[in-house]
Amino acid sequence: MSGHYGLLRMLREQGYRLTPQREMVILALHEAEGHLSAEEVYERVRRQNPYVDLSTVYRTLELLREMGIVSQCQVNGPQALYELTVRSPHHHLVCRHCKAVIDIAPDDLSGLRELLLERYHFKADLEHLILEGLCSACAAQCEPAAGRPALQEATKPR
Amino acid sequence: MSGHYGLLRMLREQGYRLTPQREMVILALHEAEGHLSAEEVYERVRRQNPYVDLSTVYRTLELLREMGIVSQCQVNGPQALYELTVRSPHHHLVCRHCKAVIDIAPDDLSGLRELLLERYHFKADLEHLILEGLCSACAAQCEPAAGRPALQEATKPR
DNA sequence: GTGTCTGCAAAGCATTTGCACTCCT
DNA sequence: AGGAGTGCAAATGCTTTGCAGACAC
Repeated sequence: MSGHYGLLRMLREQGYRLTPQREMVILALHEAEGHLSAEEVYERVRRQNPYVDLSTVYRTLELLREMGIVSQCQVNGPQALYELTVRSPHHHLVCRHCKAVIDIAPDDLSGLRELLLERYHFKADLEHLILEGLCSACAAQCEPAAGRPALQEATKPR
Repeated sequence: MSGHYGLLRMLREQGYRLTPQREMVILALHEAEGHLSAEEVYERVRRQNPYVDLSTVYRTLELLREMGIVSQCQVNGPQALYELTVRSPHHHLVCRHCKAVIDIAPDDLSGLRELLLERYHFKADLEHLILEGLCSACAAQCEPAAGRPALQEATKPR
C-alpha cells in the first residue's frame, strides 16, 4: 500500500464524514515510525492546525480502532499507544523492573509459531506480542544466584 | 503448595517489613479464584480491616509486582488486574473467533525462553502467557483465503 | 530507637463527556 | 438543510504522591 488515501476512502465508504481532523490523524499515524500516544498524535496534528482539540484526537483514534484501521496497545504505564494495523509485525520485551523496552526480531518467534501450529493446530496471532520479564541489567542486579522466581539481594526498600 | 506463608517469608527475606496490610493483600490474592482489580483487592482487605487504605493496596501490589510475586495485566479497559504468579504456570491459546481456550504444556515455551535468554539476555516471565489466534476449526472456517481480518460492514455512524 | 510503612487528603494523568456551534454532504 | 463532527471546558476514573504519625524490626 502506497499512501494513506485508501484509509481515507474507507471512512467515506463506511458512512463516516471525511474531515480535515480525521485526515490529519491518519496522516500523523502514517508518517510515524512506530507507536504514538494520543498526546503525540495530538502534537503532530497541531503542527498542521493548532486549533484541533485533544478530545477530537481521542474520538478519532477510537473510531479508527473500532474500524480496525488502528491497533491499540498498553506497553508501559497507563498511556495507550496507537499504530496503523498495516504496519509490519513487531514484538517487545518489557522489563518489569526498569521498564525498558527491547524490540525483538519477528523471526525469533517463528519457531514458536510453528510449534503451536504443529502441536496444537493453532494459528497464533504473534503480530504484536508483548512479553514481560527482566532485562540483563536488572537480572544481574536482582538475581546474582540461581533461585527461580525470587530476588536475592534486597533491592533497597524505598 | 499449601499456603501463602512462603510469600510472606519472601518479603522478610528481601528486607521488606511484614505488615498486616501486606499479609491481607497477599491473602486476598491467594483466596481469589482468578484476577482481581486493585479495587477488588481493596474490598476484600476491607472486610478484614476497614481502616486499610486504597493507596496502601496500590503500593503493596506494585511492590509485589516488582518482586515477581504478582503479575499484572490489562485485559479490558483501563483497569489493571492482578494475580499471584504461583497460580501459574498456565499458558493459554485463546481463539479470537470462537473464544475457545486451549491449554498448552509449559515445556512448549522453554524453547522460546532459552532463545530470549541467549539472544537478548532477557529473563522472560512466561509463567502466565496468553496468546491469541485462531483454533484449527475457526482457521479452516474463517480464512480459507487471504490474510487480514476483514473490516466489518459499515457500523452505523453514531 | 530507627527508618519503613501506613492512612489521609490531595494531586496527577489519561481519557471521556455535555453542550452549543461548525461544516461536511 | 440537517445531523455528524468539533472545540471547549469540565468531569471522570484509576492511580500516585506528600506528609505526619504509626509500627515492624
